[in-house]
Amino acid sequence: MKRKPPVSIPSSSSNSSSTSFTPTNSSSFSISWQSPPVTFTGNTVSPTKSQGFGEQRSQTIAVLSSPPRATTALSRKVRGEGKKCRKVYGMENRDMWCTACRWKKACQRFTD
DNA sequence: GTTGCCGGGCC
DNA sequence: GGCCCGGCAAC
Repeated sequence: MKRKPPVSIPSSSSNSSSTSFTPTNSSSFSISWQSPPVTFTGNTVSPTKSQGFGEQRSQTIAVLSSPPRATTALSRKVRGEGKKCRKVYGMENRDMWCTACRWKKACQRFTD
């Protein structure tokens, strides 16, 4: 964890004017924190998901000559829309990705 | 080349 | 259980 070997933390090293984190980029460095949609939507104890798991699944299992496969694109996430940690943060900030993205798994923060 | 993910590997 | 890459498919 904390994979950051080839990265020299600037930490205000050689800087003539201190007290001024001025990156090579001009303009005001505006940092925008994109709040993920995982915000607790009014759910403290989360009464959702009441028990009831037991039945269900009865048919639909039978033998289907052809499995449910969409005719076009599906099964495989068709990247068209969906900013994920990788796109949003970038490889340089892998430490900010969600665990799933870090491990190259299905993104958990931006579950599209 | 890049991105997103499954499958598989290592500890 | 956490941690990561190889390789695939979609761009």
